[in-house]
Amino acid sequence: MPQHTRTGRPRSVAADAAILQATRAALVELGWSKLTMGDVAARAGVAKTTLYRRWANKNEMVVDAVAVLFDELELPDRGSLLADVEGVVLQFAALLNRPEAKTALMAVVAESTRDDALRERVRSALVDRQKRLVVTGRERAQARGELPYEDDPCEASRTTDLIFDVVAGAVVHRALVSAEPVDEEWARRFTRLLVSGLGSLQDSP
Amino acid sequence: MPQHTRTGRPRSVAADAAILQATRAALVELGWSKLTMGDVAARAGVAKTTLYRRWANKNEMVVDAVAVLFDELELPDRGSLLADVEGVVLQFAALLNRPEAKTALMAVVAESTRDDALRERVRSALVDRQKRLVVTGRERAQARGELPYEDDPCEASRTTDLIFDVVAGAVVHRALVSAEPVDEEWARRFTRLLVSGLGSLQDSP
Amino acid sequence: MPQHTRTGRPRSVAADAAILQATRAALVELGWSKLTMGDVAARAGVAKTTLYRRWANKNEMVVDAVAVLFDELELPDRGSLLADVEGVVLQFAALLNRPEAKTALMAVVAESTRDDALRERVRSALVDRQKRLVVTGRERAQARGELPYEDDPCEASRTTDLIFDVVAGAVVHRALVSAEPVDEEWARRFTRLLVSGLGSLQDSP
Amino acid sequence: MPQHTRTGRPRSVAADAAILQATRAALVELGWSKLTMGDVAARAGVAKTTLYRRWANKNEMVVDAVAVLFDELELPDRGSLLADVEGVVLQFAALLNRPEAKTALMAVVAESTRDDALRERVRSALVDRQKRLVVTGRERAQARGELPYEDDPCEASRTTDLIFDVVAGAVVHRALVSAEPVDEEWARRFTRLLVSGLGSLQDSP
DNA sequence: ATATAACCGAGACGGTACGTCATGTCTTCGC
DNA sequence: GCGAAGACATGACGTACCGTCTCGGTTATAT
Repeated sequence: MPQHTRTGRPRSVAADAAILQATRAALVELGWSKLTMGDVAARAGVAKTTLYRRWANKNEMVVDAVAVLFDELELPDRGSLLADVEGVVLQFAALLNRPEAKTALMAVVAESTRDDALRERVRSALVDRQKRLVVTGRERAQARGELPYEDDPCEASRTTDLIFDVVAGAVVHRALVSAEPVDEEWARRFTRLLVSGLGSLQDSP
Repeated sequence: MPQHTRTGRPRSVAADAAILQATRAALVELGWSKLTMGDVAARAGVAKTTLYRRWANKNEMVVDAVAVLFDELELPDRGSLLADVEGVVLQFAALLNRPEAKTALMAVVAESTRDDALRERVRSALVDRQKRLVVTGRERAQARGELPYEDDPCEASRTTDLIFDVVAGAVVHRALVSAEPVDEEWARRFTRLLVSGLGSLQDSP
Repeated sequence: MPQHTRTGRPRSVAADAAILQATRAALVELGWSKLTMGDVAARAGVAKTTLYRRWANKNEMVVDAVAVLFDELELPDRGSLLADVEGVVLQFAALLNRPEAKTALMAVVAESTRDDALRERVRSALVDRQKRLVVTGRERAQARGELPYEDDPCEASRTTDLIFDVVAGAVVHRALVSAEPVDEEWARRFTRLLVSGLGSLQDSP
Repeated sequence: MPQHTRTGRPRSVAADAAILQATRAALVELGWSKLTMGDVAARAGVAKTTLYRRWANKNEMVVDAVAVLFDELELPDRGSLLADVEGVVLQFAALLNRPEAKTALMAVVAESTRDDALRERVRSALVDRQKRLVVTGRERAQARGELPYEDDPCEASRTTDLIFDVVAGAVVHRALVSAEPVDEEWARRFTRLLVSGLGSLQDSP
């Protein structure tokens, strides 16, 4: 790495962490629209300038602050496609129950409908991170023989995308739009619907 | 009786219409976060106070302005469950393609995670309006023999809710989060997945 | 005279009284600049329209409400010019001590520097009412032989005006600008200065 | 020392000057009651917040803007008490003829009857500044032998106050309440009255 | 008796200004 | 030479009054 240890910047790393930490705390307390840069700076014990030196605006900062939450999502092998899907649904639901995620996720999506740079950031920070889980789960199910291998890579990608939108969409919609709990019963019900749908899909052309 | 023979000058119905109209126009041009009350008032040829006399804040106003868009959603009988679902998916996708809906829907949901009054308004103005379609479609499929009748009303309601979250969630997620087009091919693919899932669901206990 | 007994419902005299009464009460509590038409209307148990049917604007209404206070000013004969002046000074001071007068008088004068209609109203409602006292006092002093008769009516008027401005000006300035009490001692001191000035005036050419 | 070595960007002195200048200009054109903070800010090429950072409200700002006008008042030695008084009367009258002073003076006095902080500001910015002239003039007359020395300092102060209220009060009342011109003739007439009053005052007990 | 006309209350209307707040940029000084 | 502190221009916020304008209804005189 060319990183040639410039004169006196031990602060930088600490500041980054403090800012993102403060951003999440502010999100929990205030929600997206009441969160202000000045308040985050004050919580982080940092000047407003320091925030703007790192992110171009509020949106980008909040996306980064929230993105790390999605790193927690994992796909432990529970032995069957059904169990794997149910597990990831409940994990995702638990994440959406945390107020910093709940508030920020929709707000950032809303903003991204108008802001191309933000949309790109959302894609790489949130979407790709989650889609990876679908890919893994599918490969595992194929290895178990629960799902057929797909020869056409384009077709495979389309199916992955579809599954991703169905799973993530249903959970988000239930949690945030319908505002009903994503509990174990709902997860079981949804998983049965999805997996049986996937199972009988291959028969039709 | 709810009426109370109001005294004083009655509110102008023309103003109501002009404001909601102006709100939608502003949404298209500016998006949610750039939309201002003053601008909407100016477009509507109305004083800002006239807005605040009717709605407590921007959010409530925008929900009402957007709600009427959902009145367009219909469920014409296309002869089969598959065709009905595909039809409603495409209709909903077309709605989400309209910039005033796209921008406003997510923003309003984001706000509603923090604001109980707003959540209630979203439920009655958006959620219930859409869920009605699911109920209709299901009854029609049952009449056709494509789906079994459900005796337990509580169970029926849960299934309705599940279908609603899966359909609406998947379409919204595809359109706004993944930011990919909801075209005929995707609709067909998704519909097949859902309908076959529903079909094979009744076999499992 | 054109008094053709107008048709239609006559204006409520009770409302007139209630409004002026309410205006004075509001002046005491709120002061001129915080007094609002809506508040006065509410206090009087009357609609705002009823106010505007009688006065063109806030200023005119307040002048009328305050004017009656000046009707209380009298000039009882105390036997000497000195005693008469001292009496009227203390009377005027007592009037300016009442919060509705104190607040309103200066405010209305301030407004009248920009508003010709208001200036005219101030002149007839306040200035002329007070100047009358000076005229009376002077005639009485002339009858007593304390002051010489003035042949030139123009000259007489100028002297009246001068005395009026000196007396009213000094009292108002002491009470409102210097914000010091106009007590008996000050009144005696001021009266001696004025009367001895008037006495020795006739000697100089 | 009261200083506390302030950190951060210092306030712009250019802005201070521009604001007070703009305030006086706005007073001339619009008068007190039509003057708005937004307009003053725009004239000064400054943001509204910059005004509110310096003054708590319109009143305080206008007092400061007007106060400097009173710095112009001087008391050149014209050789006699009579001439000195007449000079200061005409100077003061000229000041009151300027529209920014005329309008603001009474308005600010009116407000100060309700606002203690404002009253204090008026006293230090306007009253004390003018009273200084009376003190100077009196000392000069005593040196000339036109007025007796006063041993009791308390008595001296009372006489100073009295003269101040009579002079300032009469001029203000003539100019603003009676709304008549304070011309040379009036000044001569008033001065004769005052000076002869002062002269014959010492004879009475 | 009934019309006509001006009044009344209530309250919505188009405006204007308020004073506050957040944004993102820019100085200044201290470490 | 970076960074905290904080002033800056901008511009929206939501509120408060202004003075006007419907409303439905009331109370007078004039027919």
